[in-house]
Amino acid sequence: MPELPEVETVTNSIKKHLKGKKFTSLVVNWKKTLHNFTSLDFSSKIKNLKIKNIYRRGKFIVIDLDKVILAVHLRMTGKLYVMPEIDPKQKHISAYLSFSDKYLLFEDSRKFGRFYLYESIDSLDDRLGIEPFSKEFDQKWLISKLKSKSRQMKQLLLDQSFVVGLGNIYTDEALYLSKIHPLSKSDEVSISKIKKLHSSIIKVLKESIIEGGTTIRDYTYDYSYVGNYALKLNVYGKQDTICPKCKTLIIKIKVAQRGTHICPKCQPL
DNA sequence: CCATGAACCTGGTCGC
DNA sequence: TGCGACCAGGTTCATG
Repeated sequence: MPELPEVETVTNSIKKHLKGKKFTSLVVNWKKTLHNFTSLDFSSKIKNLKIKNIYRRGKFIVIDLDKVILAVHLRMTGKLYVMPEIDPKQKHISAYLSFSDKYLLFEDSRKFGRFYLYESIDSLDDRLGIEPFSKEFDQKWLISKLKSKSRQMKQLLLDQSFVVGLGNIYTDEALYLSKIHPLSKSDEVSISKIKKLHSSIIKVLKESIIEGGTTIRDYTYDYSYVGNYALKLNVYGKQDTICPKCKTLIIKIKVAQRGTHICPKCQPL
């Protein structure tokens, strides 16, 4: 489900409930949800620790407990939200944590989502790339990185060890705005298009955050709110409709095993 | 170093 | 209505 704007929205929506609270119990319905720790570890390392902060790093939601961090990755269909009660009839609740008199639920129909326990954020930083809203992510950085390798543009933008936060939707949108074909080799893209790509990445992510993300099917935050950026998409899911710039039909192709949407005229190879 | 395909799962949609 | 094929906001691992 989620790319950077959706994860950012979910993070903010649970933050107000959780900051300063303590988790008192953990119930796990789908065992694999806990990727690198057990319920016993919860009792000894997480339980009753005060939640210091909650923030996003890449597509991870990070719950900072000072001594350790609990990181949540929603993968495709994960939803994380606070509810005053547990409904035992509700399906797909992979796990939930209790705090105060409320619950932090993790609902995940496809069961790909995971919880991670680490001693510090370094474990994530080690394998994640640059944050697109950081000052280090500037035109110069992007130009030199793209020129230093020869990768398919879409595959490279999806690579979380390169730049974090982009997924299938925002990669297609950013490449469209910068008129780059997703199969272009990174070292063959012109400087002017790379500059445009830099601003397009920031633009699509920022504008989507303002809209609360993009809901195609599963994604919600605070249990039931949907993101409205779907209304602003130019190419994602728009195959067989007309390009807003040149009136050519948008087509859907396969790149890096992902459905990929382009205007064949605006984004020539 | 780079690309591809499979695997992990469930549910929705489309065509026959 | 039913059934099979295919698709889905992600990541990781094995294989050329």
